[in-house]
Amino acid sequence: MNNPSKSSGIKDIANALGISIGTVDRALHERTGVSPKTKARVLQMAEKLGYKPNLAAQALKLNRRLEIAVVLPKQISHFFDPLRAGIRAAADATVGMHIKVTFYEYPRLGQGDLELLEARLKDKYDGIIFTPGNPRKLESIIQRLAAHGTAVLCVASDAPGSRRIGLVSAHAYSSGALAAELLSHKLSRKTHVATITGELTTFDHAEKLRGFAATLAMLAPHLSLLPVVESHERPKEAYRQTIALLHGETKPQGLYISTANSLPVLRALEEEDLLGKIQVVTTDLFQELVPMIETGKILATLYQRPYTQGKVAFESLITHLLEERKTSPMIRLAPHIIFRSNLPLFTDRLDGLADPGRS
Amino acid sequence: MNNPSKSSGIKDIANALGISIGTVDRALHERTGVSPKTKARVLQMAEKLGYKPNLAAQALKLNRRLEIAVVLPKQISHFFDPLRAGIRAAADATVGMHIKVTFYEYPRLGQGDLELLEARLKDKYDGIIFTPGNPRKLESIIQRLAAHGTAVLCVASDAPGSRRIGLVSAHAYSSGALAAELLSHKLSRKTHVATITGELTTFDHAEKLRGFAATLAMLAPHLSLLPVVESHERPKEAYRQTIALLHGETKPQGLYISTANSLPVLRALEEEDLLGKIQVVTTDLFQELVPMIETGKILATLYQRPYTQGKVAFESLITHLLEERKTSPMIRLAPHIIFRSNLPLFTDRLDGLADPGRS
DNA sequence: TTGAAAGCGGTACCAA
DNA sequence: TTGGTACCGCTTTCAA
Repeated sequence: MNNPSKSSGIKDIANALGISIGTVDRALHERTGVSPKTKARVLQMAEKLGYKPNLAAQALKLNRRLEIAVVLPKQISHFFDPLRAGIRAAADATVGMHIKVTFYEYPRLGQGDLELLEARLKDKYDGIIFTPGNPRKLESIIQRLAAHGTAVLCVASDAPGSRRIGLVSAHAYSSGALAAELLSHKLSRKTHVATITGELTTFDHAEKLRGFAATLAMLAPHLSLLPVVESHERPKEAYRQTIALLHGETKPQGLYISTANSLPVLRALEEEDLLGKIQVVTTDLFQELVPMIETGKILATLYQRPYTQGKVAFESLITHLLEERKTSPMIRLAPHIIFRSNLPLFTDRLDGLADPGRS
Repeated sequence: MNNPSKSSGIKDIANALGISIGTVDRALHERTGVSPKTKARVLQMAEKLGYKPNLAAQALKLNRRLEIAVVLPKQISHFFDPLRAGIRAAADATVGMHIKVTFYEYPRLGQGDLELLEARLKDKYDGIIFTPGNPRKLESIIQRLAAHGTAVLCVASDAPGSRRIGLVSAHAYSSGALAAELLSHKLSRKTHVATITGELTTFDHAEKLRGFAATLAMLAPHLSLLPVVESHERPKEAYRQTIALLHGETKPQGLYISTANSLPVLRALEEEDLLGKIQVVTTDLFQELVPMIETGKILATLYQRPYTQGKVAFESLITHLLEERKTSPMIRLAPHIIFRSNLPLFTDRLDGLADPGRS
């Protein structure tokens, strides 16, 4: 009988049927100019022989060239630098394809992203990776890019209802939910907790809050949530608002900082001599957080795996483009919970940009 | 000037130097039959033009065939089935290579692995992926396989000091450390904790215990550790020993089950009506654990990401073989901590074997 | 020591 | 509707 384990190529099919490889190719690829019955015979034989295209040959012949634009903010660099590094690593690892990746940068989410995206319209990119800070304001440009044939992939935060082809991010709702559960483990008595976020128009920030509030209500009804504080990703505002929060009449015993931009908040806590006294859950990981986790001043941080996000985003976008837009990735990574006991596992990737074991 | 962004191929170098592509190829690959000075000129020009080999063409021409053996136990299937699935997925995703993967199974760690490995000696595999249950007993066979030119990669547990070419596993020490820290969060008063492991001869099980004990001593000196219980991965023994433990004179208030084989232990706890009363940290995730995490009977489980381990192990082995054994992977994945609030992120992969977003 | 040429397995064009 | 064939970039063999 035929050996199904030994996969065969286009030539084997042609031989088995006594036809030419040209015809086989046409039949296999929905191309015009094949009679329905030869096509059927080819497809059947392909199935029988276990046809597997030689991707190397395919890549060699097609020699696809793709142009990808990456439009991401400079701030917060703790997050977006490794994200970019992940994209670069994935781009370097592609086989048999000429992919040109161009990076565009703007100051911060919501400041200059729209303009940079609009300028891409005329460049005819095959794909764009970007983070929708304020999805509402960007729906239109996504729409126009899509109309121009540019595949738009959201990373780090979603723009639901837009014409983006997919999403790669950390699971925001779960991040919020985890923060609530972690605080509930340490706060067993009736008290208040607070949360400081970046920008509630950003979808993933709102999702984190949803997860936080819902889980608090379910797992820890004794903890009541103070009104949310939005820092708008501005260090000074974050600091000022935190001070105001701490001077308010109801003092929180637990705090969830749902943006990577946590330093100003921590500085305020430090100055109020509250570090180590109230329970703090932060987001992401960077050098300055390390000693605070080690000493227990921070209970845990929720690591959104920016490097992996970048890597997966790039791979997903390429796959989408190569498979003729049949796939539309919706990938939400599980955030890593970093306590002091597993902190060493994550600190080595802080200085350089490498991530050997993609954990 | 030359455009460094547009990478060039072997032909460009040949043209620029007015020599043939054959010579360029020889110079580039340390092959014999090139005069030192043409070689130098080629190398210099390659550098100048930014030579990047077309991997698709290379793969097409070389058409490498590799034979890989995977030798893993049937038990514990919660762990090893997804591990195998990860290997399969990675194998299917390889481009331009004919890789034949053969799976061998034996009942459980330490029972039949040696024999199965010895039988591979005559098969001349390019590489073997396997889990060293008892490294001491397997050092010799690893040594002999290596001598035969077979690259041996350890997965899930290490065999340090052997001639294995590398390792892919969850970071065992950190798993133990995490378990200790999690228990310390919930147990603030002076009491006892216990741990149930599989087999202490297995390196990673011993590592988990080390991490657990060390972290307990550091972060929670008020918790004292009862003597370790070894289940030897046998359900009945695990059950019996747990009952004995619970009937001992000092009752533990916290329990760390460091093997995926936790069901018999949990059954014993259930029968003693201790579920939900003492703090339990388990290992890995499978269907039966889900409701216990949801209801808080289990505080958390430490997910060793078997699917990812398999995927990364296969990729690392292939890379090692293709790059002429220059790399030797030592990859320790960060385990995922699964609480009830992030449980939904992990449950979808329990039934099928797919793992779309490789989180 | 070097050059020329035959493929590897597909795709795409031209001729029949 | 089909068959035949040039070509993608690299490796390798055979001649020069």
